[in-house]
Amino acid sequence: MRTGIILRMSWAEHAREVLRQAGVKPGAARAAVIDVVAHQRCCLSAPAIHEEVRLRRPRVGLASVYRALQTLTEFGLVHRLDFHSGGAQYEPAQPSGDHHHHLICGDCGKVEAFSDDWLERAIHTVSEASAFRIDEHDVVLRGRCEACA
Amino acid sequence: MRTGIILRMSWAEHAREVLRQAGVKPGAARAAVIDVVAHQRCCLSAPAIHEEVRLRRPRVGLASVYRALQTLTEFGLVHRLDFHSGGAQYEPAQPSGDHHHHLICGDCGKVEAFSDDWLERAIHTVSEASAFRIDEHDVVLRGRCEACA
DNA sequence: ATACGTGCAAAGTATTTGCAAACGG
DNA sequence: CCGTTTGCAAATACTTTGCACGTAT
Repeated sequence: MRTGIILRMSWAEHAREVLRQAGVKPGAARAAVIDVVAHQRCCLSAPAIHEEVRLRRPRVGLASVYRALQTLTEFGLVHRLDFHSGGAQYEPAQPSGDHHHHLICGDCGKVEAFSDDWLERAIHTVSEASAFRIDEHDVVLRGRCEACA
Repeated sequence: MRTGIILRMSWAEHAREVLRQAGVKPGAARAAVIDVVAHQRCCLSAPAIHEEVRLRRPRVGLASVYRALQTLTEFGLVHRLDFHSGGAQYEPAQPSGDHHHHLICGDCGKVEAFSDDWLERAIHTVSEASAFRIDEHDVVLRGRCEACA
């Protein structure tokens, strides 16, 4: 069964494999972006990724980071999130189906992840009932974190 | 009971009243923004609002539109949404508690509203369980609409 | 050899901010 | 009158694009 193989693969390996099979040529910039994203579970901005990438490969441009993220997003390998904090956030999409949503503190900007089966089930039900063919969803809860409240 | 009064008030009246009671001084620009927003139920971009406003008051600047929207958002009178379409969207927050979420077609950009009690209940449960004090939430379902699928 | 990926620089877009003038209480 | 709101213009961020060059197959 294939699940075993997938679970044994790191996200980075999985991503490279998906791109390879799609015939996307490997390149230094995207490889570096994959390495950086693979080490974060949640919420990286493009400029932040760029900074990280530059520690190891100073010649990689911000544009290449955006292009890599766009490609990865198209293949469903990263999720692009947009809270209202002046820029999008990216995070690896776990092939295992691991799935989470976000709590955001409107004061300090802190972001926390959560997941809930009932919520997923409700969303699934709504998706089935609608005329759209839904293949993605985001849930964002806003308020104040324990410290700020 | 107060609900009767609130239901009799239009959103625009409600908004002006809230601002007045908060001691926010009325001005031409914000008044025009309120008028425009009041006539849409869903999804207006700031530049779109600006265009509308200019039909009647050509001297109102885009900055004033943004400032008005920021004020209205702070008082919970409008909701600010951010799909990934290059700009935020604004819509009146109904004082009646009317509440909806959005389905978005990734191909044609069509946006449709929906609401679901189970979903709201699941979100409420999660909110209670978390350490955050949650006072707002967004749910976005992405996919393809009937026509595009 | 050929097409795709990358770096750099420049453009584009949404949004915010500084400041002087207009305005409401 | 005094403080808030507004208009205008400039600044800021993020993101995209054009083009020449490098690189993988």
